[in-house]
Amino acid sequence: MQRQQITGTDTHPARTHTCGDLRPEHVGDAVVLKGWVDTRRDLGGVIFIDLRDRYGLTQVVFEPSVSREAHEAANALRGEFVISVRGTVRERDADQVNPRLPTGGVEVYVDDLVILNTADVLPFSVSAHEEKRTLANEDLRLRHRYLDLRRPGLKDNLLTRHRLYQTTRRYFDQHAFVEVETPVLMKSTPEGARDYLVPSRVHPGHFYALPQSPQTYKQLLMVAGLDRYVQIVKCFRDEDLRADRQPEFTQVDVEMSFATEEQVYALIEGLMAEVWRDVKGVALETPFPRMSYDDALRRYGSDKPDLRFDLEIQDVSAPLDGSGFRVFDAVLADGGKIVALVVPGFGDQGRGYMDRLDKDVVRKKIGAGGLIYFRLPSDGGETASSVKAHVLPTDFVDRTVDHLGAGAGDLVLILAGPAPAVYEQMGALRLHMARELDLIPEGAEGPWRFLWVTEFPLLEWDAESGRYFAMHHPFTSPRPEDLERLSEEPGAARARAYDLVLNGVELGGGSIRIHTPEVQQQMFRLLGIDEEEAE
RNA sequence: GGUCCGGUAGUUCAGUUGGUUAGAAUGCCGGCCUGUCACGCCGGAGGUCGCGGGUUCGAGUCCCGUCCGGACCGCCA
Repeated sequence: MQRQQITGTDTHPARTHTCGDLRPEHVGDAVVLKGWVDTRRDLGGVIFIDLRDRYGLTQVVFEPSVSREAHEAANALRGEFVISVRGTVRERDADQVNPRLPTGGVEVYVDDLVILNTADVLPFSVSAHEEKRTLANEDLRLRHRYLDLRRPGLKDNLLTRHRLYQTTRRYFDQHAFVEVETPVLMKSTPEGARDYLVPSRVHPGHFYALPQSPQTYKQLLMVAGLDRYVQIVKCFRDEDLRADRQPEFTQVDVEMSFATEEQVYALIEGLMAEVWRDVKGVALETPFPRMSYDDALRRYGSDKPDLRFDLEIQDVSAPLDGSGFRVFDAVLADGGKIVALVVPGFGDQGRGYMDRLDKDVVRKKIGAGGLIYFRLPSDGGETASSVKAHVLPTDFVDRTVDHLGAGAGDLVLILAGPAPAVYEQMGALRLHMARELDLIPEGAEGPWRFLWVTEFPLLEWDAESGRYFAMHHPFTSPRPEDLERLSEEPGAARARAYDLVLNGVELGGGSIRIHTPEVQQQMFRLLGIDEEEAE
């Protein structure tokens, strides 16, 4: 709806304060505030406006006894009008103080109002009093991005990012890092995600690629002897989106010469500690715990375990070996694994729940072959197996329950299959059950469970194309003790690569680079990259 | 590329086995109100039920197609 144009030129002087500034010490001051009408409370004889800008909210009061003209003009005010007010700061009576506002001890009595801009009726609420309002869907909010960014939630995200940039730059500067801007239009690289392409006008039919990361440039800087490089840089990957994954993203890109893992861990732990201190006012405990990739996979079914809750995966291949149950025997004969998860408090779940868990979660979502389970009733009754006793003898069930240390009221979930896939499937089921049990503590106050995941595999076998791919990237160094294995059993070699994980989310990762041509050539040969291409 | 869920007032949603005039909250408009702070009270306006076709005496509801959005899987060195 188009509203009547009642705007005027700003006849007021520059603002004297922002909407977050005023305190009881300003009582009696003549002030000028400018901002957006957040909320209007028209009581007839008096009108209250919550005036908003980036810095906060201030209540301004229009009362006829102060200014009849201003009070009459304020009748026209509606949400998101942009106004300038001139008035006097007054202290609120004790019973009128608003403890939820930093400015809640005072208010501004307006003696003159200028409407700088009117606003149409809003498509959704942008009020700073947003806690209990339901959010419009994202599509609508994106069409009105300038409005959405007025909400404290989104505005604060931008302020947080700003703080992050400043802390990061200062920290790396103090540690002798040089910030370098690397090119955005570059040559396409063979491995990795799909590139975004930019057609060249000067060379018709040729394309630039947008960087997936400044990988080659920063290594070039190391070869050139810059020693320490940092860049807060946009990267581009032309792959499908997820809730937490966008095709265009920013990373803090770092490279150091002559580095060891320990130096990298200490450097990044120091950065995290400063960021958490500056942004959240939280003191992080360092150093962060570490876990090998193999341990993470076996115990949590993931290379980015969420350590905010336990529910560890256990291997029950041994107690179930030789059970005569065809599924288990076949998996073990093929070198696969049988893994279990003990879910406390779910031993009394009914058949309907278990069938849905099997069909909708285990088979459909996780993609595992099927779920086998033992229910241990909380009244201490007999263990109920989803597999009949003549197929899986009861003594194997009991032995497995003993092995797991499960007790009355527990539910035992079992998956069998080739490793490592079965671990990853159980890892997905672990996360599902944790949400079901509401085991994951979440909030602005933490907990912050940081973790270094170390000793990643160097190579990944791709059955489809029948070749190895670099799990990290082709310049990642193998561990010295794995150098010899590289020719005999490449898949078993471990890399000098590490990821930093927080609450089940991969924050970042890196590796020690190969620095000798012999090893690099060996890597390229394994990956099927010839020397021409590698140039 | 696949699977699932959704699309109804400006917004967020409800809408029974197909059945009278499609509802609520909030927002919007008008009236009343001098201490509210998500003000309150009274009244009012506001709908191509995403779009197209079909079944039926009758479709927001059932069927087919299509468009759009979301989540997840694939993918993401």
